Amino acid sequence: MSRRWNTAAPVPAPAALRADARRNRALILDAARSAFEERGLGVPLGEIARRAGVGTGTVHRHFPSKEALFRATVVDRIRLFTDTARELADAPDPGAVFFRYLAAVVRLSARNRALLEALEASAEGLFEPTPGVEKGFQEALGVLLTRAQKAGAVRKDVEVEDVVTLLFGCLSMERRRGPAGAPGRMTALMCDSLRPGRNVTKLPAIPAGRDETACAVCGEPVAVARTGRRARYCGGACRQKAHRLRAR
Amino acid sequence: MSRRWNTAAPVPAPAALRADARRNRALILDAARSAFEERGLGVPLGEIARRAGVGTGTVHRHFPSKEALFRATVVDRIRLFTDTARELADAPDPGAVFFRYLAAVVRLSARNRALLEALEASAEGLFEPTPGVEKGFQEALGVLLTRAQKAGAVRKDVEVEDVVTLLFGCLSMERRRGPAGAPGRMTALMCDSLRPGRNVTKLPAIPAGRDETACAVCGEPVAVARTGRRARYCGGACRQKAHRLRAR
DNA sequence: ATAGAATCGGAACGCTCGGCCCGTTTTGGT
DNA sequence: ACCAAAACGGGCCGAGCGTTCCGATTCTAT
Repeated sequence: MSRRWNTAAPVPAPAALRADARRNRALILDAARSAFEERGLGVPLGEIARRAGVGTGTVHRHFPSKEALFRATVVDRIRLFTDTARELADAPDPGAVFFRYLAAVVRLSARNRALLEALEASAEGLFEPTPGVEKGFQEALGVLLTRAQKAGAVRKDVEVEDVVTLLFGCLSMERRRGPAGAPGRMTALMCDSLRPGRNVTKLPAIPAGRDETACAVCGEPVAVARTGRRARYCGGACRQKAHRLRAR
Repeated sequence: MSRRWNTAAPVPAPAALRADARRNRALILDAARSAFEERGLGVPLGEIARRAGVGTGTVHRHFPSKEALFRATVVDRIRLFTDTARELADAPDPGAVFFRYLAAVVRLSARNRALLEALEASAEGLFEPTPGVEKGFQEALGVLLTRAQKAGAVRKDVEVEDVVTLLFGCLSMERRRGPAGAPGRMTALMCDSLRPGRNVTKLPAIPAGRDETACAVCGEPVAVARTGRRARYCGGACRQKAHRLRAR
């Protein structure tokens, strides 16, 4: 099945491999996937080699570095979610489709520590999955979101970026809760925050010109001076509290 | 101020230290806190020593291990939040207090990588902040939650454990978004999920006897056989999709 | 001021792990 | 069956880090 992603991956030539090389490559990829999913990037390459039944040298012949191997397993999984989203792009009942899709992605990733770590690192700019992979996912998800919004099932003031971040948050939360404690509970809660209705708050706007900011303690809006101050507080009480916090 | 937590910490005697030792201890704790908050547990002890202007040997004289030092900084921060929650326990307008408290905790922790890592590790049982510290926080938070629920500001079907997990999720999300992109936006969204109203879903129950489970793909409920099966699907389509996913 | 003890600093140690090298083994075309 | 090329595997190296150790230094009681 699809090994097509290889062509875009940094790994050189997927064609014309000797039979044993092809077999070992698959074994390595397989072992790496499960090892990374269980224990994250921290798992030693030696263990992956051992699980795959090969030597560490063989691993390095197929993948120039540990990161390349890690990236391959993660990209693979994201592509899968993207494909699923595209398949659902014209399914009936956009609202239900959207929420079920979110729940499914979380459920299928909740045990995947590698994906979580990749998303964390990607946010900090330390790790870039093959260019376009994340963008492709966002686009496919965006289609589902827009349809759900047009159908009135999702509040209009959320953007794709919010949903991606929310997915990330659900992943973190479900993982924290572990397989025992009510799987899907946090995700269901999160989905409620996306529904339109009378109990919704005005969300803090995404960047834009800033003439006001939020009080660093209580969160109330405060007009910000042009003087490049760092933190603003809404009054004496909050400022005192901030000092107390800073005093450690 | 309060160095009281030391008495319970694994670090031996806080009393009768020589003047230079007392000074260095404070310098180390201070450097460790900022270093851990910026870069997490991954920061080398050598850098902490350098920032504090002492040698690595001195660090180890005051704290038996890197983990002990890490724990000290984290526990300190959690205690602070606990204290704040206790102070708010009889403030007027329980609903507003509750939501503002959540937002404040997230805002003050969003840059704190150490806290996030400690919470992750604690969930996996790899790290136990001084016994009672987490429990104390949960109790104090529970008071605020119960009051807000009684005031009708928070839906009745969430429990303290949910709120703690939600806090953790908000921390992850706000951190992912970085200081640039709309701070507090994800937290505001999550708070909406806690509000009562007509657009709330029935949440998956916390553990309990399990005679049914959720379809591993679409999430619909399925009666589970007594045969200790691993995963259950709601029908042929979902089972096929699961196989496709498993086939990598 | 002085002596003795407490503390300091950083060199040294041991361990883990990613990456590389090269003698050995396997493969597949002839 | 044979052989050249491809692939294998694990020993080896170096880097990074936590921890330990001990001679040098600083403090404080007298």
